[in-house]
Amino acid sequence: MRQRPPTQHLKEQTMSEVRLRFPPSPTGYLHIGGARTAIYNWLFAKKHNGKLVLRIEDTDAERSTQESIDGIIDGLTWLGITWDEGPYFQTEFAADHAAAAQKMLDSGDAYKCFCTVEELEAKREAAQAAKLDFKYDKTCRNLSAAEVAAKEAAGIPYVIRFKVPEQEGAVVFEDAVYGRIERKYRDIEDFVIVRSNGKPLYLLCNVVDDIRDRISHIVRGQDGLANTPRQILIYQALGAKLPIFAHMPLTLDLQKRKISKRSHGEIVAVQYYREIGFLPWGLINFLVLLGWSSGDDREFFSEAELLEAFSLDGISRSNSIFNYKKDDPKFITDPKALSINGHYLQTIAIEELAGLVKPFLQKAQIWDDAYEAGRRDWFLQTLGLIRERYYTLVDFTTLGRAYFADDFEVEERAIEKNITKNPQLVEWLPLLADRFAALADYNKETVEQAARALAEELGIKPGILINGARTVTTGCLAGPGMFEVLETLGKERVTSRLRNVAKLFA
RNA sequence: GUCCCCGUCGUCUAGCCAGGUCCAGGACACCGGCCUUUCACGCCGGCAGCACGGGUUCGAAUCCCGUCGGGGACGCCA
Repeated sequence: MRQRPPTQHLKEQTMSEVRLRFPPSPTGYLHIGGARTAIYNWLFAKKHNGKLVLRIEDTDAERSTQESIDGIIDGLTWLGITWDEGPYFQTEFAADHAAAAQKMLDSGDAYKCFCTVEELEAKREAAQAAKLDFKYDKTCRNLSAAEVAAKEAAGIPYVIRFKVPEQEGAVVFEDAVYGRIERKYRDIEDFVIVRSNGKPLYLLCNVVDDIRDRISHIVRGQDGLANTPRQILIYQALGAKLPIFAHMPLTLDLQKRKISKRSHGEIVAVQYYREIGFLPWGLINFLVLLGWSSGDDREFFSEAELLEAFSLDGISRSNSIFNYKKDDPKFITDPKALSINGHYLQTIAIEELAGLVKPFLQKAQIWDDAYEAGRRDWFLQTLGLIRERYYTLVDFTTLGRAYFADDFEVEERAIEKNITKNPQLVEWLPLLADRFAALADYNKETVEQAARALAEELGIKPGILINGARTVTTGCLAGPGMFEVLETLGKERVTSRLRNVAKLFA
């Protein structure tokens, strides 16, 4: 990335009303790219005491679904991204779009084009064959009023095209991220704004809606950058004030392809992160860092800190890569995302964590209502103990299953390393169980004493007993301090699991 | 093909506009050590990058030109 663009225009703009929008098209679930766009818009609006408008761009009737609309709203809600107006639906403003097209027709900024799709196709192919760039050849641009009337009378269908100025010069604008962008008039073709069936195109609808919604800042993906000059032409033809444009870099996969629901599936769906046990803020914190930096080395932000630090100037110009490997089970998603989520999982208030873990335990059918009643203290303490190495809420039901149920799996590697290597554990562990059973007061101190004493009697390293016990009582190779674990698990579970060690030799 | 944008460790990035304090800093991942007569956590350390080539300059990651690489846009999709 090169130098930061000038930011003076932003300062001027903040004096008037700040209004942002997030305009998803409901053709699939909310994916992380869309979520990131929403987050940036939300942050900017909030930071500047502005408003965020949610606008569903549902003009593509074939691909838009109610399910998708619900999914998007659901995803935003889960993330905690709030909007101040809407959802508006683009289809409800068809009259505005039509009126805008008519206005441009009247003012001479647009014209009716009677060329058929077939004719255009043929010309496009011819151009391609000759290795030439194809732009609409303006056949209908200079039709006389009489000619137009005749064609219309004959019932020939037409599209409406924008009349791009035939002059030297260019559309110039200052992008808040990419700096000065220029597009020469002669490089812009007379683009279609209304289809032959009377339906206006996205390019038009989008601008008309943004004008009506008084959007002051458009923060969107870099794929919109090339559309911007054409949209600016429409703003000008409609006599509207231009918003500030800020284009953000795209998120690519490891093969540098644009991430999409179609080619990447659930791993890019916001919904997926909820299911695998992300905290909403963990995902937001990860996503916001994908293409933006506060300028210092901070990586974790509270909402207040993020609002304080966020600025369009910190948005990078180069695309970033969402780092995950499809066939590696260790990469259920980008490791950095996991690490950030783990940070929050390990540091939020334990009571809050309890509420987040509950649905996961319920889903795994290892929830007990006593965790909110008589066993609440035990529950909170246990969560606090085991969360140290967990990255997602699901970990509590998998890695942590042994704390809540007896039907847990034992890791193969743990068996190899801590059990079968010492065959005598078949006798030693039940012996240890006897010692624990005999304890009048069963707690981490007495348990430790008993274990160390037994190890000494047997003439073995305490570690052998400790790691063996870890494996049979928790099923895991690693975890918190063993004596605390034994205490939290309780005498009953511990002794019975220790006595059951023989089954691991089967 | 045409137009536009981008290029610092494997990944996210700081540094670039206002050249020297950068034989390039942080984080994740990975590796090693310490701690633990228990794995881990934690702590400490390591690996690894300015795409390439010219130019300007006493001095370039930073400025200029070119090359290469990557991405985006070029629809009666949104």
